[in-house]
Amino acid sequence: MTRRPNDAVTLEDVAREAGVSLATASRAVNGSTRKVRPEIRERVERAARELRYAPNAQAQAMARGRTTLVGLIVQDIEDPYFSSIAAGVMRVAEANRMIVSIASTQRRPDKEAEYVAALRGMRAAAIVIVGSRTDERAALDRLGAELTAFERSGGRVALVSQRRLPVDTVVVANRAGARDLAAHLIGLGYRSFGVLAGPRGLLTAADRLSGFMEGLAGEAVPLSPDAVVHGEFTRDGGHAAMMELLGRGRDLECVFAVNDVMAVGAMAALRAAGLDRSVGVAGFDDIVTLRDVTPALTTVRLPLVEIGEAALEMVLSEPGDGPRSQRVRGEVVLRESTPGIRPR
Amino acid sequence: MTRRPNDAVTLEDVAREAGVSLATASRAVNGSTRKVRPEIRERVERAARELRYAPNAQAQAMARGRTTLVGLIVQDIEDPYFSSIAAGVMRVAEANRMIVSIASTQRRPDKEAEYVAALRGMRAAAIVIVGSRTDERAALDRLGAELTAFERSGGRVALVSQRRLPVDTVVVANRAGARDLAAHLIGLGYRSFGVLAGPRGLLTAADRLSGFMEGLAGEAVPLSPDAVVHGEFTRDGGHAAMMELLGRGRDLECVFAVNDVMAVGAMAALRAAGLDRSVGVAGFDDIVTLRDVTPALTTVRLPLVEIGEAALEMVLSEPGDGPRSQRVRGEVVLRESTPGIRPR
DNA sequence: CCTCAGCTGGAAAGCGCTTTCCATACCCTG
DNA sequence: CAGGGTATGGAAAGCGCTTTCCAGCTGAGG
Repeated sequence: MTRRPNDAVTLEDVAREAGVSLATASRAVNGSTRKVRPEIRERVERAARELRYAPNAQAQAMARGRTTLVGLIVQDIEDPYFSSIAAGVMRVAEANRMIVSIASTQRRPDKEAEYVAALRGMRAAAIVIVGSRTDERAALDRLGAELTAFERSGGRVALVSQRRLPVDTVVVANRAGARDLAAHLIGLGYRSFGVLAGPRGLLTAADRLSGFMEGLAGEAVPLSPDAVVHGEFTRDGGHAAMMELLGRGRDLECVFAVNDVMAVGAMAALRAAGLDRSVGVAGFDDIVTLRDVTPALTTVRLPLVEIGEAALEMVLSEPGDGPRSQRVRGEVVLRESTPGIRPR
Repeated sequence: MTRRPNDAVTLEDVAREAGVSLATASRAVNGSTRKVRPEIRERVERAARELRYAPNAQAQAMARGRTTLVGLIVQDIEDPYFSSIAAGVMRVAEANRMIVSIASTQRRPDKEAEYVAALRGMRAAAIVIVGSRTDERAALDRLGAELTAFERSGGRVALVSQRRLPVDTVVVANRAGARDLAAHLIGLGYRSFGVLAGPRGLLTAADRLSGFMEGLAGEAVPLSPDAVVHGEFTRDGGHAAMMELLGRGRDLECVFAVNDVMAVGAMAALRAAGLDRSVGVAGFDDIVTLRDVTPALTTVRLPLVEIGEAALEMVLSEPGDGPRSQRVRGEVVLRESTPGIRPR
């Protein structure tokens, strides 16, 4: 066999080797409605095996007019929140024999539209975008336009976030979760709270903040604007925000960080200040790898893997008449980081 | 415009709209060595923009005979070890305007070959496999054969692991890291050790174990076979192994878990047994999200993101004469989980 | 004024498949 | 034994691009 290196085995090679036509080889090897005689099919399959034939997916995609590609857009794959959701998406993709292509926006909202355009070019069958969309108008509009173009060309889209664009969405009940959490914390006897909010403009963070405030208001517990500090959505952001809050010299019983990662940063800051046993800390998400921090973190558990699964399942199912949405609630998990305050 | 829904804008549409030929449109829009008059190029570009044209990547790939696809195979994207490496790979991919397609083997070694075959079909430009390859002979052989076929068809491959197959490899110095760690722990005064080893047959785990044993042997510190317990490479695996070890009633001063995640499980078990302050614990990897556990974990820091970057960079660079390898060392980080023992 | 080189636009081949559409062979019925 | 299905293999069109190759036009040089 005198194939140059650097060129792959093609179906034509297989056909020749098996002594049949290209059409027959295709039918035997890659399936079809048409039948091919068992004896011949066997011959073709053997040839394919011997040559280590792997069908050219690009060519198949072109000929069939569809791909098995799922695009997944996350903000940061290193963040356990996103990697858990990604795991869910990948699991469903695998079950459907689809391959997933993934992109990280590094929290730059303008990247989303760019990646959608790229995926549109790849003729992806579906796109899942998981992100706390910002409220940046221009980026959102551009994303919407790209998504429309993608859908017009036959693709399907699901978002994991707020209901911000007219496409299928898995809505995470951030607001309700935070509201529940507030109620539980009040039930533990806490009355004076601080909040480590995320970056301004990040909707997930904003929703959790406002949900928490609603929860407090519902029980007539006040929250001074001075007790709310914004910071990055990261461990260090939580640490910095906590320091800032401590610096304001407020009397704190409990701190709510809008995600677990920030909460961990806050706990570190409190520990350094020797306050880790006197100030309660609560987070949000229930990140798996963080379940063993001490004291164990009170939080709102989000079924992240399931969220990823739901998103891809929704997008692979029969389309509805209009955009659908599926709501996922979190569940408050009380742990040692909020031991509570004995009623006085 | 009477395009059916469900079919995308094609270059031909753009050409017609701009009143030029297909060839010219291609040259204007997707670049070429050939020049096209500025006035015409402008007209084509405008048409493309107005129609929201996105070139069909499959078609381009076919015509050009190459893709911009990088395949990444990991064991479990939810595991922070892998997601950090993935982040590194994705960063380099983005810088090179390549898109990455990712697959999780869920720690089933036979999946690796299967995914390589799929990526070969997609005519991926490069594949990065990061995994602690098992010593399962059959799976390894099959993987080797697939990789050879992939390289023969012009693809490039890099492994992150041990030097087990004749391809470019980023070798993580697990053995040396564990050896150093042992030396440091001995320096802290510890003399009686337990080891929570990973699953049998998992090479990464085996290397760390044997490196640690070498380190002890080098200082003439004995380690009874009875003090080594194998367990899953997970938090729960570490927990279970620790329980088992405690059950053996040995006199322990310090425990080495072969990765951080197991170490965290072990710490939980020790805490439950009331031994968390009397037995030292060390891990391996220095997982970012675990840097805030208390007591802070002594470990061997691995530059995970950089490892991912190095792997893709190696594979995108000019190929060497033969398989190359690049060695990455870890650095011992002593923290509070191993306070040490005062010399008696 | 003719020739030839140098530009640049267009026609068409080809990338590796799938899928009509034909053609042939076979089997059944009357 | 003729006529009409019914299988099943093969030829060829077509998917959306890139890239030769060809053709027409322009301007320079003799």
